[in-house]
Amino acid sequence: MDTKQRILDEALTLFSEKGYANVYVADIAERVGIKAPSLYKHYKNKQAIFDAILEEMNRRFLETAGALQINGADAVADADIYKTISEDQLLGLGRNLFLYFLHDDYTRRFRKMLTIEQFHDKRLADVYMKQYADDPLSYQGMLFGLMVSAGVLKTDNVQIMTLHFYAPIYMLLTICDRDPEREPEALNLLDAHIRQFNSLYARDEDQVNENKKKTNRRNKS
Amino acid sequence: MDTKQRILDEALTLFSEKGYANVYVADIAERVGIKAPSLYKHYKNKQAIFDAILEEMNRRFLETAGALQINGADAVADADIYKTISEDQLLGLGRNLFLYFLHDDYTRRFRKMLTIEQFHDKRLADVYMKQYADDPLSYQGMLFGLMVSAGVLKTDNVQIMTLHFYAPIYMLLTICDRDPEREPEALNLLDAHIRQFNSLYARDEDQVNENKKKTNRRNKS
DNA sequence: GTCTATAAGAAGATAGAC
DNA sequence: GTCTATCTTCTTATAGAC
Repeated sequence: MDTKQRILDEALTLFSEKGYANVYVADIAERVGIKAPSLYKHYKNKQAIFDAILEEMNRRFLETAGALQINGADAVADADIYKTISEDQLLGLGRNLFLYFLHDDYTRRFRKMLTIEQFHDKRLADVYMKQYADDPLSYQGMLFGLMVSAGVLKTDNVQIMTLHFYAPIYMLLTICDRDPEREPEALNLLDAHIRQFNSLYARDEDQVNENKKKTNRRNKS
Repeated sequence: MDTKQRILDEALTLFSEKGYANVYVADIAERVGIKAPSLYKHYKNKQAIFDAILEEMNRRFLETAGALQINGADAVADADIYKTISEDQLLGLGRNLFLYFLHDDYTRRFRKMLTIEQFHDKRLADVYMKQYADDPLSYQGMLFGLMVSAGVLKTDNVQIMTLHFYAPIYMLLTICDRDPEREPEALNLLDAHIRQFNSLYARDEDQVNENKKKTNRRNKS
């Protein structure tokens, strides 16, 4: 990686850990293995480094079109898959999304930086909202719409159904960002959430009946 | 309000807008109507102001015991109320929680500061998690547990049911924090979410049937 | 408790040699 | 492109008068 790119990479790491104001140009330079003044041959000033990161962020987001590519298939293939989705496939969808957001190195650093600097720079708040709220809800809403049309799930309101699927994933993500040790607990909750989501929205009457039996069995407190 | 308290108040406002590092002692002093050096008669240094805010934050949280007092009733009274909860009462519970978190002046500023500074100071991440994830889930879990025992709602897993109720509220809150103009949209989604939540978890068989009719009526795309 | 003046130091950025 | 040396500005904090 050339120096110009390495500067961005190290700056992103530092910004995501300490926030823009707490990172000094000399810190970035040291990580790259040069002295601070050399850095000014690559970028006009500190703000220019930040802006370049933002640009790269936007470029990557456009490349992956939000959450579209997360499961490795394109939208059309997804549409076919989800016409006959099973609980296991729904679990896979949720887990993939969650683990990609949580573990992908760039995504994680970007998100932390967005979180820290969002009230300081409105552009970041916008990117955050798009990346972690609007785009996932919109893409998943499309998938769930197909599932409802295909008759594998049922609901009055696909938008709310999508919110019911995604909001817990989002919330568990923010928990793990703040305390990575809670990841195992979050993964358990994630699975339980998706299974229960599937029970609640499954069109299959057998599933509904299966569910009632369980409820009767367990609700004896 | 005495000067010492006014310093905390203005400092909190500024910290929540710009972050600790971007707020200068002179800025705080100016808002209070004094010069920076005078401020050092009240607090040892800038960090001491921050720590005092954190202390006050913890004090307030203990006072209100998390979300316990949000609806103006104590836990025991709540327990009685929610044994026979209606959809409207559930709507009230969700709206009160949401609007209190969003509009209460102290709560809003505290939350913004926590969000900005959470990766800089682990104590803040902990307070954030407790205030916006663990305490609400724990308190509402207790209420929903009572409702399930009383037979007004049904589920295999109260913890996940609580997550299904609260995670959308939390997510809509983070949306409005970043873009207050989306509050009307969020309130509409909040209501639709709670109504659908109630349909999904209602024990009443009439409700379930009512729901099926609606589904059949609307799902004609 | 508040002020003015100022010390002390940190951090961003530039100049100019190599 | 990288370095050392240095400038400049900003910010915290203190000294000491009132």
